Amino acid sequence: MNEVDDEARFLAAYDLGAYPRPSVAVDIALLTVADGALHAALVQRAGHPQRGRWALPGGFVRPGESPEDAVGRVLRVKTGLTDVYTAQLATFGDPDRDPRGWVVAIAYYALVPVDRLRAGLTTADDIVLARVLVPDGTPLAASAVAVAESGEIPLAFDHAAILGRAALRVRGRLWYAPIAFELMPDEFTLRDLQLTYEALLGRETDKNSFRRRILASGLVAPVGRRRAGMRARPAELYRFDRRPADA
Amino acid sequence: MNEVDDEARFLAAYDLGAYPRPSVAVDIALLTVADGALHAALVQRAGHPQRGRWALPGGFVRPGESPEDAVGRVLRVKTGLTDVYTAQLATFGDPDRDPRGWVVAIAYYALVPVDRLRAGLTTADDIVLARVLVPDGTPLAASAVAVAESGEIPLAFDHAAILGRAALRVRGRLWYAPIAFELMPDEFTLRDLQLTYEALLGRETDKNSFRRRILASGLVAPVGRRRAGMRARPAELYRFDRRPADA
DNA sequence: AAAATAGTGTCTATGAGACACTATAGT
DNA sequence: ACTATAGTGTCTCATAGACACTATTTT
Repeated sequence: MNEVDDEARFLAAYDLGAYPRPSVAVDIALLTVADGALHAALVQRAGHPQRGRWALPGGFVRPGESPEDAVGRVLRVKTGLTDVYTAQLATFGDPDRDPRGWVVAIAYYALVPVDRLRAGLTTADDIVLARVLVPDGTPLAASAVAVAESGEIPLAFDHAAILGRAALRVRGRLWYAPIAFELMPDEFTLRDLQLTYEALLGRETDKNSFRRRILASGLVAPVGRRRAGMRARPAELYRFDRRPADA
Repeated sequence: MNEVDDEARFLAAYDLGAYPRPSVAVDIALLTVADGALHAALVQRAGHPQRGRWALPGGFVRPGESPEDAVGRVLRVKTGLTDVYTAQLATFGDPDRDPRGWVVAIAYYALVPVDRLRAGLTTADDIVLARVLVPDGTPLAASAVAVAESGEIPLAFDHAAILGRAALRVRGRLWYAPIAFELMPDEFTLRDLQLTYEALLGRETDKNSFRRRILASGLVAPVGRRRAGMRARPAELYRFDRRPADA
């Protein structure tokens, strides 16, 4: 009997189910920049547990589905969005993190321009855009605070920690990966882009320095038009140039 | 009836088990630097599936256990090591990644000085230290290649991809987090440290530049002794200074 | 003395912050 | 003409690579 048949027979008889298994969910820090500040989409929990509290959009991963698939499904169902930039953040598996029982959450962050996000949110009213305050002087494992007009919003489960980690991750990757462009409309001015960077970084940056870096990166290409109608000199419009900067 | 009682009653009756759940495992890229090169600990699979192939040490997460707990347990059982630096890498949840069925793997990387690792491996002989080749010019999702004296070692499941990601993660964090010290003995020379950096980076660095950076970082403190017995001028010994560089 | 390794001096290139300056639109 | 915003010139400072040099030990 050869090894391949042997393995095939083994697999047919194999039963993973002998051991207890956790539920696996995805939770998504769906981020955008609005009014010059970082915001996250939050859904109000309709049922128990933690009814009435606000949570990151999420859901259980279904059989035959990859976690990335689940993220796409959750975003589509809860916000109507497709083709959103998403990246894995971290996995939270503390056995006590969810009062319903053993739930391992794979956390993702997603970035989408405000306008697209707002368009999706008009349909559902159990979902809001809340401003995210990242406590500064943040080392690691810093919890974010979500704020709406009504004041601070209490988050469910460990979602404040996830949100904080997501904000810090985005901040840390900002200069190394072209993720800020995921938050921009198709055409934007360098000033717009700088405001997005500043919102994500939580601090101001020098104008000239910023322009040099962006233009030198080659990630941006002028469209050849300018944005008029403002009350001063019109700014050149740019678009994100996805080309991998070929040699 | 108040909200708290309501929620308590709900939780008592709640059954997560209505939905199918995956098994959740941890896989550990246990890394060290030996002979001036990155190495990983690999265990030979005793049973099916993929019997005879080499895999990262790993195991299923048990009920009541956090993934970090599971990592600690696996390291203790398979290598005898405790107090090892570990950090989460990423979670791999593709439904087809394991032929046994639906297994979500939370991948970690762990760093340990060679001497400690070798001491642990002497007890078990189904575990080896294999050199890790990270294909250069690596963008992302680069698979590593494990090499032993006998030549290239075929890895089980998606472990080559995990190992590649781990190597790149360590490389990327090297200058931003004091992780290289996790690979050093208690006392070391700056030359030793530089060789470790070079092994992880996969390239040489300038001696003077390296010394300036390390000494300026304040992460290192001279012990006040030197290492003699070499065939030239003895080098000053340093130790890792974990103090958070107080103001 | 020669070899080998530890450790330093110093030049240059690069890149980012600071900030004053010029340019061009609307009113 | 005035104001507001876009865009540039240029100085300084910090950091890292290059590389030659000095220092100290073993043989």
